[in-house]
Amino acid sequence: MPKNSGASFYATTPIFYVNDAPHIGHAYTEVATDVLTRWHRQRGENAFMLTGTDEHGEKILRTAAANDTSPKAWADKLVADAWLPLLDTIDIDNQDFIRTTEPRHEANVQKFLQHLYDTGFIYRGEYEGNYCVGCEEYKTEGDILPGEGSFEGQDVCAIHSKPVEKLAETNYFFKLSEFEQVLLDYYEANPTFIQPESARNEVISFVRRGLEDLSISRSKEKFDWGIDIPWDDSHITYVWFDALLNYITAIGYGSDDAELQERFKALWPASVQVVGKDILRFHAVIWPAMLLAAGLEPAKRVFGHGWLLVGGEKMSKSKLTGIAPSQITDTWGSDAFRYYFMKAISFGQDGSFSWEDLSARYHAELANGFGNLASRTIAMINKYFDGVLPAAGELTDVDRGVLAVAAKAAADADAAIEEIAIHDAIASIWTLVDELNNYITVQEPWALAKDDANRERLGTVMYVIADGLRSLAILLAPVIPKATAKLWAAVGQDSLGDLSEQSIASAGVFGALKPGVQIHALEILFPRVEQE
RNA sequence: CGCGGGGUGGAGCAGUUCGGUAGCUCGCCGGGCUCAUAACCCGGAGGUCGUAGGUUCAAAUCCUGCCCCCGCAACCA
Repeated sequence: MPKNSGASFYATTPIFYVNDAPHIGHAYTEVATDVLTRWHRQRGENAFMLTGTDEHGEKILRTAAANDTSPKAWADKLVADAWLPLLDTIDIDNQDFIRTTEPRHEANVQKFLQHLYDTGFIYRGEYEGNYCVGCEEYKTEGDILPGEGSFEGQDVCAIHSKPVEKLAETNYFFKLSEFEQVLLDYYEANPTFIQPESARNEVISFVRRGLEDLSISRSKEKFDWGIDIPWDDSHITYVWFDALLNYITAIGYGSDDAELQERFKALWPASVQVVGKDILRFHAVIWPAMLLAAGLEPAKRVFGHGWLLVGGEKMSKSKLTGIAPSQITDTWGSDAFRYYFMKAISFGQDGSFSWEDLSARYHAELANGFGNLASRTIAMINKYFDGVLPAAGELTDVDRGVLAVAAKAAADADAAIEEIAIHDAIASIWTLVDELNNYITVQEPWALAKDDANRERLGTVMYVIADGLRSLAILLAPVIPKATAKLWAAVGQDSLGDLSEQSIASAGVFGALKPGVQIHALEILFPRVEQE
């Protein structure tokens, strides 16, 4: 990485529920988090990205049984067959992958629980709920309908249409209700804790309506696939409580190992926790309350991004609108996937996905805009200078205009990333793509090449463009790592060494490329895709 | 009166915090150029900014009512 700035950056994604089938919604969260992390690393920070899998719970126990295997073996298979391959499919550079069935997680979840129990934040109580015998689970209000016919006047399960029973069981509860005002004060004191603004407003109004204590255990009589409650082996931990703790167990919370303790100190509180807006409440209400109860700081930011809409509706398995990421990457590649979702959707808002839009942006922006710029530039250096980068002579005002655009693009993009506005960052970078294409048209290198008297001017023009490509490679590396690596090998490697060593700050400063180095051939970065 | 998001040229979006020429990408039409991935550059057509009213010299932007679309409604991850 570029010279270490000493700062740490820690970003997390939600952990995947292993039973799900990977779709572009999961991939979207991963890519966004990866782009942020890569950007911070390129800035010279010690950047760490965590993702992983959530493997406990009744559903997993059931599907494992249905597949004639143990829950752990079932989870192993899903992680190996579905989730680790997903990260590869979309080119995620995560530093760790935690599974909630790992000893480092389970042992330290128990430490956390014991601590809260000892300090009085967890107590034994009675949970009463509407239990459906058919579903073998408690139903929430939304799953209950007013009965009809012979069940008139009773509540019935929406799935089985049979009356639910009022059942009570002994559970352990977390005193979430005590944190109502604490959280509101925290949101007030830390206005950027929940982002975007709309998400923050929603959470605040939700907490204002009041918080109830949270049941955090389940009796083993119902099912026993989970982490044992340390002081009562007849109960296991409720999956959400278990799952949320992955963000700290993965980086060393509770560990006796000195190195891991150091890591925890360096990385927590997390810089940003990226989540879908559906699970924002868990991350912006319950999770910070848990941490505050344990005497730990909440993350610096929780960012709730929007949904991907397909055909104007929320993507869903039941409506068959779920799309596997590989359906896109098989044809378009991982860079196109990453670029498309990061650029086309304002991060935080819902966004529409369509194949037409993907194709249009791929061709117009990646192939025609950026890929072709690289292609024509290198072709001209080959043609006019036998592939050797010429030196720049005296700069004109127009040349300086290009440098100004590059400097502004780098600065604006960096500022946008700070605000977690990934789409804005890319748009800022693209002003340089457009500027360079425009510059070529105006300068007409092919016309200069016709007269040897213009030799120096031609060299200057080509150098300005090539150095612009250097800037673009650095700035776009976090978004389209594969294409920028190829471009770097062609124009930057011989002058400056590895792309990963180039800082974001250097991208905005003109003149780093060394005149006289060989520029190498470049394969087409984004080949056109024929319409099927 | 449950909560929230949204309704801006054909499509997808930005702009609404701190009112003052309605912007971007794609598509369409016309022109230029030829280094390049039939790519690049310039110009143009196209919008009563959901609707009704209010405040104001001035509203997409502030206030009120209404209509429509979408998501959520916590111990189902």
